[in-house]
Amino acid sequence: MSDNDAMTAARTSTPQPLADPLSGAASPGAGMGLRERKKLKTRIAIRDATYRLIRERGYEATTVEQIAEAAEVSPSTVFRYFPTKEDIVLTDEYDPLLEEDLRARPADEPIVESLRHVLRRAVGLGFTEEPEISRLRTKLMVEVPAVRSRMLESMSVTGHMLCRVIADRTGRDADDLEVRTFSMGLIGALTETAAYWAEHDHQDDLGDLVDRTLGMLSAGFAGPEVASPSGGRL
Amino acid sequence: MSDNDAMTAARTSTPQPLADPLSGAASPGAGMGLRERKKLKTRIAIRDATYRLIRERGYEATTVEQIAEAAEVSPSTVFRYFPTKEDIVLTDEYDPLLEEDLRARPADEPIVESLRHVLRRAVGLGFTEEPEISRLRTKLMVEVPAVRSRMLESMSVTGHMLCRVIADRTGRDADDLEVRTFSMGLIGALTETAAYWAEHDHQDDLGDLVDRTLGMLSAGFAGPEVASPSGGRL
DNA sequence: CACCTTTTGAGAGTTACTCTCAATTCATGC
DNA sequence: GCATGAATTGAGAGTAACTCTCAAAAGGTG
Repeated sequence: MSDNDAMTAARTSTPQPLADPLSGAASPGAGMGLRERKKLKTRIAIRDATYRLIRERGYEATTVEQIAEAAEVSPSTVFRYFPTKEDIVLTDEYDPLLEEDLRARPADEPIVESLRHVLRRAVGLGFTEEPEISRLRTKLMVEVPAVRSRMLESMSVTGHMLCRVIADRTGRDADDLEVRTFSMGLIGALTETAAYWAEHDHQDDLGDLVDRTLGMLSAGFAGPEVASPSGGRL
Repeated sequence: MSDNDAMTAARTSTPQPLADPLSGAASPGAGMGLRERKKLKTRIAIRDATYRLIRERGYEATTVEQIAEAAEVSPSTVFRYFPTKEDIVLTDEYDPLLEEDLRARPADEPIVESLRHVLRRAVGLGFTEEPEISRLRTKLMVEVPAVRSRMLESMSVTGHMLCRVIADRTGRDADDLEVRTFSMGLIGALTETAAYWAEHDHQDDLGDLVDRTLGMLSAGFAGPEVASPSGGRL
């Protein structure tokens, strides 16, 4: 979860070959047939049009019809590519990358530590490639109820990914209560980190915030007290 | 969060005096004027009608119009009482009770420990008072995307409550990054516990599951390993 | 270039939700 | 009791996000 990453791609009708998760990137899907390339272009066109319109007139004021018109497709097509309006904003294809990075870390490293490294990179990546998008997304996630709601779906998808990784590492079942709650606890904390970042107008460095969050978690939920003014433990 | 408790009551137009959070309970709002009493009765009628219809024909197949008819009010009135259809299902008034219980615990007790005690009681309470409701709710939360989505709103409200309690205990600010992520981490894990419970057909004892979750959390996120087949740490 | 499959657009329909306004219902002072 | 004012309700019209169906268009293949 670079920030609100993760996605509901799972619910998207066509689970795109994802190839290149970043819209603005160079060659949109080189190699595959014309059909595939066109689909990718349409997808990107819809996403870009959406972000542009939302920036111009706000989320609620932007209708799917307008998005369709701006992207030069029919409204039906928009819904074929994204099951809901919120998904146009929230969907991305970072999860597989994240999973890959995570699995590349040494298996005996504590998962929180692995996450720290992986997210550090993801955050940096998101910034160089799509500097505006992360900000707009987190902002919408904080300000627009409908988007925030849909976030849980994203969290859930990323959470399941985490469960699988942890399960493979530890030999436990991915459906273990402990594995699941641990994962969702992490995702919840990280999502809140993104929300905090947005609420404070993106003034802090997201990487630092993530570090602090993970540091707090490994210092321990109710374990040794975290430095606090009153010395009280959490 | 007895299970998916917590609520979006905050977004409800009229923040009811909540008096008696349980619909089936004895005297619906004794003491207050006729107006207030009628409002409470309407609220309960809508909620009960909704649960009945959903049980009979499922969530999606139940329209707000049908709910209105069954509750003998107009559709407009339904929306006046509950901002969204999902809220009819998710809204409850447990949060204030939870907060009260939480504040009644000794301030030097680790918060996870306090939660264990408080939730133990809440779970028991939810069972004796509304045995069916908790099950239906968690089931819907797992099965109906729209309801699950709305959950994040609930989680957020409960999370803020937790933040305030922790802030008061520790002298920190309720908006501290650490306080917030810690809280949402907890809520995320607990919500997942409820989901787990529902997905396994409510066969386990929810209180036990909550105990396991909290035990895992205080044993430590990446701290000493949790007993696991391979001995790997989380 | 013909054949088959996939993708698209057009259009009609459903439903959750919003807004406005007039009618009703409760609360209050006399 | 009853008149006056405030809160609550219902009716109705309107919007916008979806869903479904079907025919047209475009891509892939022999």
